Amino acid sequence: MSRPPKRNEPMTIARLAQHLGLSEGTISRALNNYPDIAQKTRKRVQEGARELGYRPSSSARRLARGIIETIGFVLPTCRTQHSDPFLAEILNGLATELALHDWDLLVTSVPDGHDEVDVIDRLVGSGKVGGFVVARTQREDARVDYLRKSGLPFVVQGRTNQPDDYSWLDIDNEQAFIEAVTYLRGLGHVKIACLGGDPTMNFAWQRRSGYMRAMKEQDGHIGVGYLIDGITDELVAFRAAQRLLAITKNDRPTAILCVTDAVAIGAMQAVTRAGLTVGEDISIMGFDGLPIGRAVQPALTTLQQDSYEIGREAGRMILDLSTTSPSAPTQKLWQAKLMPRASVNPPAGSPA
Amino acid sequence: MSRPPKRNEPMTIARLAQHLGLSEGTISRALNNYPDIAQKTRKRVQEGARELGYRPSSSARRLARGIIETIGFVLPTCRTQHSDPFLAEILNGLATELALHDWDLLVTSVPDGHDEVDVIDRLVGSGKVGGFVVARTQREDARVDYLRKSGLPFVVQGRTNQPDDYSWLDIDNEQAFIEAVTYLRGLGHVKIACLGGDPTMNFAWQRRSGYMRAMKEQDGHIGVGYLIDGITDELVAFRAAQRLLAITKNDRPTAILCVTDAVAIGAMQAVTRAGLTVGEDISIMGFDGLPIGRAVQPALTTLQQDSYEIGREAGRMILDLSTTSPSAPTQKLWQAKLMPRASVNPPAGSPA
DNA sequence: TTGACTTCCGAAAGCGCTTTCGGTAACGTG
DNA sequence: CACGTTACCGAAAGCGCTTTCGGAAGTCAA
Repeated sequence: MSRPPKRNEPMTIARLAQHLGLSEGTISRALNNYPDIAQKTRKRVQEGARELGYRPSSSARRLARGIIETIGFVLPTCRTQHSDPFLAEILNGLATELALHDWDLLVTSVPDGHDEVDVIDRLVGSGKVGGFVVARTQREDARVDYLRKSGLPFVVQGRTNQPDDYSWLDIDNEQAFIEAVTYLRGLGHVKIACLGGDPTMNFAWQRRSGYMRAMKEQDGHIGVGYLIDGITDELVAFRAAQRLLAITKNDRPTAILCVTDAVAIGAMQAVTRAGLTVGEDISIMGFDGLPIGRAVQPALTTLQQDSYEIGREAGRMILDLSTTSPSAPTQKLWQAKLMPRASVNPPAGSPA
Repeated sequence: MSRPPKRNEPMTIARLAQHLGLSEGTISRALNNYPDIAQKTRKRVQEGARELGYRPSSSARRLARGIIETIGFVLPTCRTQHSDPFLAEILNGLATELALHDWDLLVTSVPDGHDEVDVIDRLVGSGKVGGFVVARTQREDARVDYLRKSGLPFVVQGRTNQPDDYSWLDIDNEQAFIEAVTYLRGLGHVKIACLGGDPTMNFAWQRRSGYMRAMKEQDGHIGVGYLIDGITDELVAFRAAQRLLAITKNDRPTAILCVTDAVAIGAMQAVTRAGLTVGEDISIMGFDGLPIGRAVQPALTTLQQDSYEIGREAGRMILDLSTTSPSAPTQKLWQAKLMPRASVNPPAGSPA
């Protein structure tokens, strides 16, 4: 007595069962590849499902199975600054990897006046997410502390200052800046300045310490005022670079290492504005590999990281963590790639 | 006989009920502000819930109530180009607005080889989302077509070429470019070129048509090769601008209108590279209001839009749509704000 | 004190799916 | 032909919550 499907009634497993003259249990097992279903029946069910457009309700499924298959991602509270393009790419990669495995990505932000950890806690508490990915990690990060205690699987893009007992994926920022200094030193630069970011953000701290370590080890000269922290956007960078340029000619740095490409571009403008030429009078390096770096004049030498791939990998890691039984944390350190371009050259007055 | 709460057992309504010596129904009604619960009881329940850390399972809740309270957002398939900062900001605003109302935002991307509409369809079919927000709208957009048929509430950031029967929120791109031309004409520019974007994207098409309309109405001169479409990033912009500069001196445009700030910056570099001065020899305008526009030299005149607010408003709209019974579509057109800066001046040789 | 209301809470039936358990029919073997 | 076996499917009990319904107290007036 299978009546034709009514369009307006929602398509449930019960209706499909009735339509096929089978029990709900059989339908469910057939669709979920249980071994105790005859091939013929399985086929019939699959076709019936496709025909009637049956799709199991994810709420019901989650409730019955007690699984979540949703990963949470909290957009950093950076209402002050425009969100960095880096984040968008990570999100893209993460979403892609999860989508490929039919997992969901729940994105939330932290409204002004709300607490980041509270937001996470609510998501976890109500069972909306079964795992977490954290980005823009600070040296001391309350989110990571919370997640460590929670027992929930989570992956951190970046690291805190005590990164031993959880899974993370980070760019080797320190090594990258060491490499940058090495590169500049190799070209003959001695007086190398650094426009650093917000040192509470670990990536900025790491780059900064790479700079300092390499400068010490390689006999670079860190003059007074060479190291400026807290540079977070182009405009601030512009002004900071002007301060560097105001240093008397003899002490003025011949190269500036910038915590991000955005900062580097701000610095380049300041140099140009001062009537100097980037890549001749002063060399400038950035970090990120933004496309705009190839369009500016001169093209920006930078340390490139593939944020999309970082997102993908973070996705793989959290999927692993969520599907396998708890194991030792996996930690991955990726190397940034030095992209020599025209904004860096040997210092003026050195032998070609 | 209320035993102390075991930490490892999950906190369900049943346990809370038992702990308080009440029935599950009472707990539920108390927590959901039903009127038929004594104040005293309600208080007791609320406190008990807080104490034991009870948080209703969202799956169970959804299943029982048949509601979703989750909005879907599909990241555009733009693996080719780096995702624009605009999108990230919209997402941020959207997430914030939804979070404030305890709604969730499910973000997904479209992996290579998958179909955008399929991705949406699966989300809808499995009941994972109860509404949709669409961004980066094309003139003919399969997603919008699908959603129109689906009956699901949805909000489009942007418009298609046939935008009558659904809710959207858009910047008045045409008007903005008309204003831009008017501004340039007012300064004395006649030969105005335009670096347009991908015309299948409606925002680019709209800006382009604003340019053409205003140029016609205000007796601007669109020389041969003045209008170049398909400029999507800085590098392509750089090359396109070089072609404009290659035009013989007499026919060369004195101003270039760019579809985005990124494009404008690419164009600026080309001008500088050619030994000309932006804002003197050639004026350049962008669109977006990116922070970098204020750091470049000279500062970029642009049409500013507040993407974060756009995201917020889209959030409000989809919430409205989802909570009220179906009504006439609401459509909002916001104006971009002209930000005069140093990259635009009267053409060289004109009276100051 | 009784009846008619209120007020407040418990019982129970779902929501749509999964999964265990058991039973029937078909199969093979001696 | 009787006896295990195996293959396959149905019945039913949940998962954790919501919501309707009805009933037991409590309230008030007569």
